[in-house]
Formats: sequence, C-alpha cells, structure tokens
Amino acid sequence: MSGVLSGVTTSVNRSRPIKSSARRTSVMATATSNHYSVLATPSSAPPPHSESGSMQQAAAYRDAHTLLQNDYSTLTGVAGHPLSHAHQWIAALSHGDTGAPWTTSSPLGEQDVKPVLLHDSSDREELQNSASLQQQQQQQQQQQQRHPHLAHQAHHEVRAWRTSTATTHIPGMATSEGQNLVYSQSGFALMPGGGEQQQQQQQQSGGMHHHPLREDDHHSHSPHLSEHGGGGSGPHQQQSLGHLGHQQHGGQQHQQDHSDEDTPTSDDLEQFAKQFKQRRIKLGFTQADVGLALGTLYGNVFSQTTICRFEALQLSFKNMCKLKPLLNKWLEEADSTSGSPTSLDKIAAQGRKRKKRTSIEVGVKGALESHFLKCPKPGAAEITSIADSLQLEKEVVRVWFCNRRQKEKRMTPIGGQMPGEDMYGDTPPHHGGQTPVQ
DNA sequence: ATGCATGAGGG
DNA sequence: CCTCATGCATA
Repeated sequence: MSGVLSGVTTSVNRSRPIKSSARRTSVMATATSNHYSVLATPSSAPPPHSESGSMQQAAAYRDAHTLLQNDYSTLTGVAGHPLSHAHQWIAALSHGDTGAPWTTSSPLGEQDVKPVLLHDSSDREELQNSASLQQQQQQQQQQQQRHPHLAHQAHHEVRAWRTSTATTHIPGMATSEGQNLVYSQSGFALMPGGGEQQQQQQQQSGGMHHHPLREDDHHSHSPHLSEHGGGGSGPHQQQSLGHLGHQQHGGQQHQQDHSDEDTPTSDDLEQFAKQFKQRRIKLGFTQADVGLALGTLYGNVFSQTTICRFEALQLSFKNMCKLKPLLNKWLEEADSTSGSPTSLDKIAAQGRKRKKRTSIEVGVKGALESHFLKCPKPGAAEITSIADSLQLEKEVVRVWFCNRRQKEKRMTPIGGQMPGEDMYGDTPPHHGGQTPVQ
C-alpha cells in the first residue's frame, strides 16, 4: 500500500506572522499587453542584506493590528481594540456568509489566457499532484477541534502551534550555526564531501519564539459548534498556550519522526522545521534545490516559496503534515548521499501565462484595508464598487480580499510575545546561519 | 521572504 | 463566489 499520506487529524490551522514593508511601487498596467518571458531568469544576484529578512517572523506577531494601525489608522480610526476588527469580521462572516445572496451577475471579464499545455514532465507532475493529492487529503481529513464552549461568535480555538514557550536558547549555539555561505536560489553551491563542520543541531526544548495561533476555518460559520461537552469525538491535541512547564528536557519523548505514521503535533512540526532548515543549510542546499529534489525524487515538486513557508511554519497544519514526510525523506537522502551528485532536475517552468503582479500603491492598499475592516467579505457589487473607486480591476480587488482573508487567518492576533529573551535585536542568529539563500 | 495570482474543490 | 494550497515574480 502506498500510503503516502499519514492520517491527518487536524483541521486547517495556520499561523503566520505578518510583515509590512514599505512599498513604493508604482502603478503599472495590469495585463493587457504584457507577456512574461519564457526564461526562468535565475537571478543570481543575492541581496547583500534583506530588509524583509531583518524583521522576519521575529518582528511581528501581535503587531498585526499594530501595523495596520500604524499604516492606516488615519483611514480607519477603528483602532480602538486591536482585536476588534477580527471579531468583527468573524461575526460578519458568521451571519453574512449564508449562501451569498448576491446575484453575482458579474462574470468577471477575464482577459486571462489559458496556458498552453506542455508535454514537459514538470507540467504533468504539477497538475497531477495538485489534483489528486489535495482532494485525498481533504477527504480524509476530519476536524478534531471541538470546543465545549457555549460561545457563538468568538470561539477561537486555543489550539496553538507553539507548545513550547520556553525559549531555550542553548548557550553554545548562539550564532554558530552553519554559516555556510551559500546563495543563489537555483544554484546549490557546495557539497560537503570533504569534511563537515558539525555542531549541535537540535535542542530538545522548543526554543522557539513563536506564534501561538488561533484559527478558525471556514467551518467557523457552522451552525453547530457548541455542543457535547463530553467529548466523545474530540481527540484533539490542544496545545496549551502560555505555559512552559512541560518541556521535553532530558527524558526524550517518543514522538519525533516516524517518517510517516503518527500524526505529528505542532511541536513536532516546529522542531522538525527547525532541524530541517539547519540540515539543509549545512548540506548546502537552498530551498529551491530542496523543492526540485522533492519533485525529482518523489514526484512532488515544490517551489522555494513552499519550502520557505514550511521552514517558517507558515503553512497550514495539514499542509505541514503532508510535507513533513517528504522533507524528512529528502533529508535522509541528502544525508546519505552527501557527496553524491544529487539528482538535479532543471525543469523549466514555462507555459503559465501568469499575469504580471499588480503592484498596488500604498494609498490604494490603505483604502482596501479600510474596506476590509468594514466588510471582509464584500459581495460582487461591493467589489465592483471598490474596484471602480480605486480604479483597479475587479478581479484584482477580489483576489486582494481573498489573500487578505488568508493572511488574516495566518496572522496571530494574540500577544504571543514570548517571554523569552529573543525576539528582536537580541537574537541575531536568525539569519546568521539560517539563510544562505536569497 | 512575501505579495499578488492561479486553480481545484465545494456550496 | 469562497477557501485552501501553491507558486511566480519581486522587494
């Protein structure tokens, strides 16, 4: 049996730090006469520094709203409660999502062109995996999050990812992490064939600084959510948040990585992600390399983005569970064949006529944000209206809202500022040995 | 590392 | 139309 998928017993759960960097993009014509180049354009120009990197996840968790306020306070003015908007939209969603009464009379005139299907392997792989895998996963997935709560609107699950609040930063691993200078997204640089400079790579304790996260998936608007307190069907592994009394310390547990079998817990994922990153870097692989390797080795290609998100735990719990086994296997492979010419696959990702990324001006963003606060789920008419006001395509606005919602979910609203000492300024190791790429 | 975008699956 | 998983293009 080829059970590639392990029983996932989690529902959509995602956490995601937000980062708002000053954007100063200019308005550019969207679509119409722009065609992308077929070249992969492997930018071999590694940014000496990264503005985004400097703040990364450590920057803001609870600052989600803070950022918003900072940026758009003048527009909204509702920034009385940091969480107010969150509740607001949730509430709205609860009652307003009932079936979209809007007549959606606008078929969104898309000028998008269909991709010319190629016969390349890359194409088939992508289509194949994205189609079958997803549905399988979704089907076998069952929500295990039951909350014996009588609440009807604000029922945020407390199941956070982070279970280890303790930021046990080992005195020995400060910035001594692999400092292999490897850059370039498409180029793997060195092979640790000779001798490898090894150092500790894992700490038994969480040692994370991370977001707790609450999430409420689309089921949130389910008419039923407050019932059965007895829990006959709730095998949820609710993480406790804010208590650092249980660390795995000396006595190692058992749940670590069985490759695939048991359902990993958020803590597992956290640990794994961290370890994975270190190993990857030590081996001299970039995130992009890993993504390709996965495709070559197991048939599932992933982009640098996905790997990056995995390492940063910015994927949904379910997604993390799905990828973990794969990455784990890759790790073994890489580790074993460290020195061997890993199978490279240069698949040209062409064919997708992707619309050029529409850069939205800050001002416009602010306006959108403002609208979002008022109505996170605008109807077609609303979207059209907004689009008209901002002189943007309806689709762009619609997508913006969609992305915004996703982002909102990833954002961790609660002030999960780890009591730890790390966070900003205090913890430079962030990239010291973690980001050879980009 | 992240913003905007595409597409599948579900209602 | 929405959510959710993913990724190209970009800051």
